[in-house]
Amino acid sequence: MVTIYDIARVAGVSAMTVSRVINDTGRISEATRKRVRQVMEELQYVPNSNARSLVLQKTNILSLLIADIANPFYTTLARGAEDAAKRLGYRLLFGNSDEDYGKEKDYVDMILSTRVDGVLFAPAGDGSAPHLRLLEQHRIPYVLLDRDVPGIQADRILGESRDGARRLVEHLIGLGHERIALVNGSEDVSTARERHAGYRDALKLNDLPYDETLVRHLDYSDGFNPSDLDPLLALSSPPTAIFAANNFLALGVIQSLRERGLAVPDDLSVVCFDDLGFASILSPFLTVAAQPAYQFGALGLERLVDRIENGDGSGPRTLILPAELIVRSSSRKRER
Amino acid sequence: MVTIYDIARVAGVSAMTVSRVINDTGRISEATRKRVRQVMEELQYVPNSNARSLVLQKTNILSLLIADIANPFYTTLARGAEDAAKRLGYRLLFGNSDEDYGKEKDYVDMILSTRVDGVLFAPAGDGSAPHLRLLEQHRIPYVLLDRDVPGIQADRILGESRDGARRLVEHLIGLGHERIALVNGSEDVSTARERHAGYRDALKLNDLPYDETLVRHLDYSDGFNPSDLDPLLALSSPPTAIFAANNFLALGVIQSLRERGLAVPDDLSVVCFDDLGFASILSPFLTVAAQPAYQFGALGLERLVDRIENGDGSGPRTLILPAELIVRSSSRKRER
DNA sequence: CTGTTAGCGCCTTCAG
DNA sequence: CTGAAGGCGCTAACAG
Repeated sequence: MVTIYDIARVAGVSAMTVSRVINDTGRISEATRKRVRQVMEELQYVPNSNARSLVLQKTNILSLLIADIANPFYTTLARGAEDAAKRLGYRLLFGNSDEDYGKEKDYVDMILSTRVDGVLFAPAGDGSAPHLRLLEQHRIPYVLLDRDVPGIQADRILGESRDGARRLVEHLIGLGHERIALVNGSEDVSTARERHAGYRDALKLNDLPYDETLVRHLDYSDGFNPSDLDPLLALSSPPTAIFAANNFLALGVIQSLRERGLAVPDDLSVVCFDDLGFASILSPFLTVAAQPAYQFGALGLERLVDRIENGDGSGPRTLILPAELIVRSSSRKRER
Repeated sequence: MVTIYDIARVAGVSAMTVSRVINDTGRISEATRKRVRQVMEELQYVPNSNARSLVLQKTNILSLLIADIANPFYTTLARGAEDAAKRLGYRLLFGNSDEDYGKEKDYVDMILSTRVDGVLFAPAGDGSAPHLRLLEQHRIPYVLLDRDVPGIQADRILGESRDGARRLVEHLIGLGHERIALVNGSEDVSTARERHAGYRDALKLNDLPYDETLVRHLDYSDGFNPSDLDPLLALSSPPTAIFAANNFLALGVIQSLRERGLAVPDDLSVVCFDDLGFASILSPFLTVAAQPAYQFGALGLERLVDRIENGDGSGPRTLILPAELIVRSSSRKRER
């Protein structure tokens, strides 16, 4: 491996001078600068960022921890984070917690030992709190993405879950639906709670009763189980519409309905939170509350870098990004 | 930051002993081991992997460079790579070249200065050759994924592009189609050339003429341009079926046809290479040659780690992963 | 079983 | 404008 000493020797200067040329610090005569540059070129010198990080106590690496890399919401978010990181001169170390606290903990340990400069953290859920405290103890700045964690004070980029859910459900109500089911994930996650609340808001605003039997909380960590829908469909007065609280649940719902010979939207309307990437382009089908996923990543990363480079003058800041209601063909007027 | 010296002092031993406890090397008495462990716990010690990398000349970081993070093929591949990396004790540094040689070069520079132990490289195209040579000059092992690069000797995990394409086109021929268009990307990419060849194979095997006017090469680096299809549709004898050489092109083709009021498969059949992730679940529509994307990542990473840890005893090895023809509703019998 | 010495590649500090 | 010395946190090699 070629080091600054190699190029110093060849260029007939000291290593320090080479270092100065590399970092553009101190005053160097144009002649030696040029000579050093040339030798670096010839020897194909590449700085060793480990050595540099060790002395500077700064790695220029940020970590992005997401919950599901198969989900277009998170991949779009990752794209936004990655573009911003590149623009701001940071590299991105990437982790996928798979909605699993155990895996998440493993990544946090990696993050600590890598000495990354900061973390973009899309937490698995409320149980992520200890992991965040670990980061705090080690003075690693982080920004929470998409999901809030109770008891944690930190910068965060959140979506309009409650209001977006309310609008989706009011859209269904406007189509004449009165028996609307909510298929939700675990309420261990802030967005699930918020969307549940938005669902209730919509019912209340329209003088519809809240019926617990229409609400399902599913643990879909190892896939969606079609039979989870049975209690809803077996109701004496079954729903005419389903609000799936995220895109993954919507996929499960639609597949399950299909298996049971039920057509969307002919037999039931279905709407969901989050758009579906490629799927929505190929067949613009699902009515959704779409979130600006790219912005979650890009703005989150910018905030993080700001925090790292300019300190925490202002205390935790929260940014709420709007959700957009996109009406497509999976929802339609209720047959009377 | 707490270092091994801190814990050595508190535990009343030397730093070396602490190091031995951490790495489970050398013989240490159970008593001191226990004491050291406890102090590490109390002080919340986390090893500094930079310092360790510096002396060991090994980072335990691998880099994954993909061409498009929005594409389900690559995200599924990334998932496979990530799972395997975790299993084998490596971290993954992540990069997205966006099919752009300039961005790719930037990432290669980053990779060099990070001193990663190896690279999983899905090249943008033939023009990636200089970047690969750079890796070679710096003795960084890499495995090529999905795309081959002429003149490069390296381990690679490739798909069955030629034969998969042949089967897709023969499927169309079996449905009675004789005027079959190929919508391809730049032939600067090996998979594009292979799929083109497979297309010709199918025609020849079935005694159909190869008609250049039915073949389009599109540069879709800044999105798919609907008017690119016009030359095909304006033909005096237009195609009754289109083979899109990848999933992204298929999206463009289908959107463009839709804009022009043409229905799939009623007016034209469409088939493509690569599956579409969420989209195929939501609406099982496109007939595709699906590749085992997860395996590309997982097997590629395993090969890479094998190379890193066991040297290159055997010379470059190539693994060909099969493509599976999945017939869905976007292709149907030609109307006579 | 445990400690000492030296050095990984680079940069900060202080002298020239 | 340039150089010498020392240290970032850790471990290999050698002593004891």
